[in-house]
Amino acid sequence: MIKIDKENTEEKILNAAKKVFVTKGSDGARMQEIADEAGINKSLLHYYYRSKEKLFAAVFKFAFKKFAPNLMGIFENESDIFTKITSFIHSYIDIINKNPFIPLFIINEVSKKNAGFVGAVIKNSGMNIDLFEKEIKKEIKKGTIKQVDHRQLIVNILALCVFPFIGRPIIQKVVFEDNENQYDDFLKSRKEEVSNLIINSITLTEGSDK
Amino acid sequence: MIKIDKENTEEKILNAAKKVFVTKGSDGARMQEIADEAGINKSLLHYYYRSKEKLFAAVFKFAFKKFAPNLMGIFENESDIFTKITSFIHSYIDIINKNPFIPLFIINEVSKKNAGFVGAVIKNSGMNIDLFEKEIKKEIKKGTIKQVDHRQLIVNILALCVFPFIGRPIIQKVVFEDNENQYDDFLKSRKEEVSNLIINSITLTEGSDK
DNA sequence: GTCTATAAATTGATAGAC
DNA sequence: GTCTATCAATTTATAGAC
Repeated sequence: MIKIDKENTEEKILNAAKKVFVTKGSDGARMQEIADEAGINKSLLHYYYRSKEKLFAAVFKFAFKKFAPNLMGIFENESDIFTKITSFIHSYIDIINKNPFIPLFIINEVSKKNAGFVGAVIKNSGMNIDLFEKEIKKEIKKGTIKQVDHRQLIVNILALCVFPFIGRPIIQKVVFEDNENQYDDFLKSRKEEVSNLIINSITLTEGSDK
Repeated sequence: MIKIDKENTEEKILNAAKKVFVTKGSDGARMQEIADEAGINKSLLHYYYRSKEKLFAAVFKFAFKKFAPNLMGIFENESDIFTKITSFIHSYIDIINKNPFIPLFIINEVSKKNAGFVGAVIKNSGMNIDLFEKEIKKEIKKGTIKQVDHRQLIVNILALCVFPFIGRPIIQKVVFEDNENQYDDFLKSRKEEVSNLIINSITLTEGSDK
């Protein structure tokens, strides 16, 4: 009995649901569309996942975990703080590049938070900034970097990485005359742009210890 | 016949629709909820605005105009480039502060763009970056600022201004232990934080003309 | 496990009285 | 102009055959 890569029905449903929920949102998604996308009968959605809400919960958990994990782990290795932050930015943009619609999806669903499980998912995701905070404060004390607020810093990093993706449709129209290829090139250059900007913002100024 | 500030039915409907559409989105909004919010009968929504889509179009136009206009006008006055950019950032954050849910609303609705009028609204909004581009290139030539890409610059500014608002629910949870007051304080300090970061990024480095 | 048929609830829209 | 009553379409969910 060899295990083929052919996905079973439950997996087919979950994958189809990811696609539809993430692009259409919990309100805009239709069970029929998910069934069509999975190539199966609509009743099977309810057979495997009792309700639309339950199916959505499974998708949300998956999506959130994709953006929570391991990233802060970068701050556990032995390299210097500048390398760590640069690595973080590069990795994070890579992840978003591979899943460009997930950030907006998460923001929207957390915003409406009409389901109780959302808060729980965030807590259980292991996403926290303790390690980041500790690291920044340590380097400030050592005099390696400027005296920055670690919360401002992490929000700056996230903003610069995420916004070009979630704001793409409108930025592309207004700033790039709706040229897709040009915008793809722009996105490619963001890793360097964001790294330089952030590193520059924490680097000590000549003749200043503040 | 004195005109009282009491709004007529049409205005009541539009104001209620703004509130509901902006917070719930075009998919999540319900005509009944808009009617309740306006304190009138549901039929009247159709009497004044033929359909849900037409009513939504009115709301979207209003919302988009609120974020498009006059801001680029700052670049027409006579102050130096650093003052202009700082003014832009301060004004923009002020506007978002007064309408914190509109940016996410616009991003979402432009993203789904299932209505043709969205593209038209953007075009007719007068929002364009020509003036900004011209100004930045002029200052680079003059040697007042670094040789930056004006498109990277405007995206950086928008990202740093907008993201803390649209990402608030999740950032507040993860970074601020869900403390609302602390997050309000954080937002207040963003004007200075963003201004410093951006100005720092375009300021010429000592002993470098690049 | 998977399908067809259908129930049950929601919701945008209209008709018609006042 | 504003209301009540109702339609028509959509959509989630279930029952039951195979």
